[in-house]
Amino acid sequence: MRETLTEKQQNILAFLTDYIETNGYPPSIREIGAATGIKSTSAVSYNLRRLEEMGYISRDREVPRGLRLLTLSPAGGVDDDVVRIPLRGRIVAGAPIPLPPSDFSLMGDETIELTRSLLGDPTGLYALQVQGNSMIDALVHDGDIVILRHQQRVENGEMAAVWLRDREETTLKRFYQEEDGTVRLQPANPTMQPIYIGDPGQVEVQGKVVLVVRRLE
Amino acid sequence: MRETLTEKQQNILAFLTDYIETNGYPPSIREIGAATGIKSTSAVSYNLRRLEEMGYISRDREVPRGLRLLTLSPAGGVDDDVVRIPLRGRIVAGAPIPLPPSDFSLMGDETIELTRSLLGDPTGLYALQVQGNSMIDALVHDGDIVILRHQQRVENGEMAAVWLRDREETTLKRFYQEEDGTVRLQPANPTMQPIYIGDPGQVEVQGKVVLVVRRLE
DNA sequence: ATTATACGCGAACAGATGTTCTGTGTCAAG
DNA sequence: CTTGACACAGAACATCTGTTCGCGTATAAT
Repeated sequence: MRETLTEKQQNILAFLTDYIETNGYPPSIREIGAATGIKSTSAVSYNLRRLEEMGYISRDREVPRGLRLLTLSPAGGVDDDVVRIPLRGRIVAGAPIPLPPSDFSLMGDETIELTRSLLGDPTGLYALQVQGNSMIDALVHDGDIVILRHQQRVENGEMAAVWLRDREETTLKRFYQEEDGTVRLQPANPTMQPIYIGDPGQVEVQGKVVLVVRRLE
Repeated sequence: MRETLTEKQQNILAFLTDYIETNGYPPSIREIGAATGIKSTSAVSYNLRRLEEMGYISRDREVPRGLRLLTLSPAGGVDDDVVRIPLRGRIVAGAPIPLPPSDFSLMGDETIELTRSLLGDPTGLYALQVQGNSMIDALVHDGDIVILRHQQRVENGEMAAVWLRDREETTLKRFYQEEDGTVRLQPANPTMQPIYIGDPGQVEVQGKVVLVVRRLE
């Protein structure tokens, strides 16, 4: 069995997504044929069987318009654009980030619901609610919710949640590893001055800040 | 025409949402009848016509399984927790808010997708992207997205987007009408001082700030 | 040349589907 | 009591729909 898609099969797939999007229900075999230039119903049926074998669609035989798209890549997924992110607790400047988010059970705890369009890849995400105004230099207010992606390293310029060992303090800053090895932590507020840290071992990256949400009742 | 839904009609609506969710395509009239205890196809057809008249569904006649849900629904609504908010433009301190969002066509423009759980009532909402760092005293950064509810008055203590006539300036502040009639505009940043304005006519409320979203790629 | 495979056309067919027409029972208004 | 709207049952019917079978074409391997 070939694994590549015929041009006709690609056309069928494209037509399916479009048709379902506009009409709310799948097309019939004859409609597919008319749209893709296949003049025989059996030929369409044949191609649909191919697409089913390759896992692109799923069919209910004998049922008129009984098919659905499986690949969520083109535009198929309608409702899984909501991402549930576990709210792991609170973040305070004077304490380390509560849970090393190793275990990934998003139990019956609180979760934050956001749309995927805001986030991209939802793996490794967790949320913290900021307590107090100690991070105001990062333009983060008391009560704000910070969405983090758990990772130990960040690229230069990315906003990160870092634990400063010697100061015993958590803070949100843009992270820059300078050429001489020192670390520069740049506040989001452009009117404020950066922090320079000579020993990179003192800087412990807890995660990369992906999103900040402020809710005002 | 009665506006209330029969029990059977509610059942039909619930069945429709459930069936479409699981199968990816709508049920046939006979399947609806079997699921809701209606033994005649004409009776189902009759109820579907009622539902269509009341705006709950939309139908393509003569087409097998040719129907789709419109309202997502009073009975079994599960998945309309995504709210589309029109992005009306940019907001700059030195200019008035671009569009008095009177007309409510959310055309092919950009929209922001958010979950309803963050927002509550989605009526009258629109989004603006902040340009520049002039609103940093409201803890709002360049590029942040502000979700506003269009209204001319706000309660004391609510965060509002206001246009200051004499200064010709838009700003985001907490709004307080003092007992002596003056207006106090309190920055979100607690380290900064409020603005007092003697003549309330100089303060033009553009909307109430509901949400602030900061995306850091 | 022969064979196998992929792809497509056309026609026939059984079953599924929506519509329409007629009839029945209920219930409230006149 | 009569009337009429409302909700539903049952049957008949024209279409729509997916499947199957026979046949043709092109390409590549044998």
